[in-house]
Amino acid sequence: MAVKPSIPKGTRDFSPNVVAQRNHIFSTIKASFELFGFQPIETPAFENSSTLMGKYGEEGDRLIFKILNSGDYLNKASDVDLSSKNSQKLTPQISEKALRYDLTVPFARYVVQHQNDIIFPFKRYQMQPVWRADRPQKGRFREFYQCDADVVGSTSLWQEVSFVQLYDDVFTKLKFSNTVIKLNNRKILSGIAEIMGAKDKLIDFTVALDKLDKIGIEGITKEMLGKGISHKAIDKLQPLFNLKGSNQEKLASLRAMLSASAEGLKGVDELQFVVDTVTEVGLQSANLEIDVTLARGLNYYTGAIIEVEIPSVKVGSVGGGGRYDDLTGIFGLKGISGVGISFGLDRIYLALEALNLFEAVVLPKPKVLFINFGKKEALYAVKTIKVLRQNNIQAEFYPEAAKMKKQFGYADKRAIPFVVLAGSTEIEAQQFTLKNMQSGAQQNCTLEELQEILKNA
RNA sequence: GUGGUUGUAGCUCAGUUGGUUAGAGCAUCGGUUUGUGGUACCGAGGGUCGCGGGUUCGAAUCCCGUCUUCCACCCCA
Repeated sequence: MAVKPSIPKGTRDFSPNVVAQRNHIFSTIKASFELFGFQPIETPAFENSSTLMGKYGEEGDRLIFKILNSGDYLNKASDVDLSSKNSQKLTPQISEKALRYDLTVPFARYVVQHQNDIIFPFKRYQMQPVWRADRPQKGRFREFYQCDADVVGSTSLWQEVSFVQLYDDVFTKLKFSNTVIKLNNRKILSGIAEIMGAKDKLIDFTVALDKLDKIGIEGITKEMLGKGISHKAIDKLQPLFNLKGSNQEKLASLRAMLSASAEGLKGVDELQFVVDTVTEVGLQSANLEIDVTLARGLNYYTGAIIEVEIPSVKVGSVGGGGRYDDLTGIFGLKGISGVGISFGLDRIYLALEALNLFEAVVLPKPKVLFINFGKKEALYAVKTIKVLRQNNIQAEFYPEAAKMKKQFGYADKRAIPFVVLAGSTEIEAQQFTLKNMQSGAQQNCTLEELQEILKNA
């Protein structure tokens, strides 16, 4: 036997039943996106490296899949960098393109490039694969799908409200019952850093804070100390660790804690508006929860930060997003505010699977199989199948005049509910023998009766 | 990038302190049944034991490397 074929690590093949299940998620998300007024766009699988590099931090750059230049790519490389094995300097010389790492940065690029054609506020959705050169683990792949919806050109907080509703709508339709939508605001985090007197350490501080659930107060303290944040500053965080109770109670505590920070208070105001409004309007099934430890990795968020979790399934967040005041600024278009959310399709899949919520998904398959009796009888069958298909009845003809056992076995394995036998006897009478594979019952019928039965089955 | 884990037939897995020709179930194909599936019985095909090297009279088994799987960390969806 030849060498066994394989696929790269972190990638997957999707077989028919899995594709049907994934399509169920896609179409649910898509329907909600369109219900909320978003329009689809698509962008290339790969972009110029310059578009992507430096947008996701140092860690992000490492995880971007680079595409080797075509042709004699070493020709242009510098001899010095080549012989000294300087990968960092060599990479831009031999690679000018890279695979899409997320959908947000390409979208920012799109907005800048098409700014004259876009009607603002622009609401777009996008469902495409992205690639990361990460080490795979639970719920984490090197090729995975993101489903993003963003609005650019509107600073209104009503957008944030609408995104919370959108999350609620999708997860409700997918039949999740206990989705938690977590909400925070970057301005609150900035305010806290300001109160701590560690404003320059905002990133380190938020990254550490994000791990509260995982490593606890002690772990966080240790990590912050390691990053050069003083004991005194960390002590000022105590009220944060004790933040408990309802959303309103949390907001009150935050307001008290941040009374000396104008930015922090603005964040509290924004959060208050979103929470109050969502509460007033009401959600279908999700729960809204303020979580000040919510930081998320991308540091371009400037306002609201959103993340969604399915508490009963440990796959990490199934979606996230937030407000970024100046995303297109990096591509030269200033003053365009954006806010958006993302659905992690692959993790939603894992969650649905773990909770057994896929029962309603059916694989497309034929309703009836026509037995092949040979060349003479085949035409009669194929002509009938044509009529059935014209009447939107999925029908299939067994391609070989194989033994009955084999043909029936095929229908059985594919769970095709009906089999039609049309041999010389039936042809002579211009009839068909229809067998119900589940009950085993058989009957003779005309073409009209056949259509009628199959249509109603 | 760091640490651990995994790999034997298409699939799920056995395989004793290292010892004849590496097994089972499921699946596939054929037969019992030339116009009737699921069940049953009989039979057949299918393996470079992930790959490369080493130790040994002898390696699926022990050692090293490498790839892969899964998991944790970093980070993230």
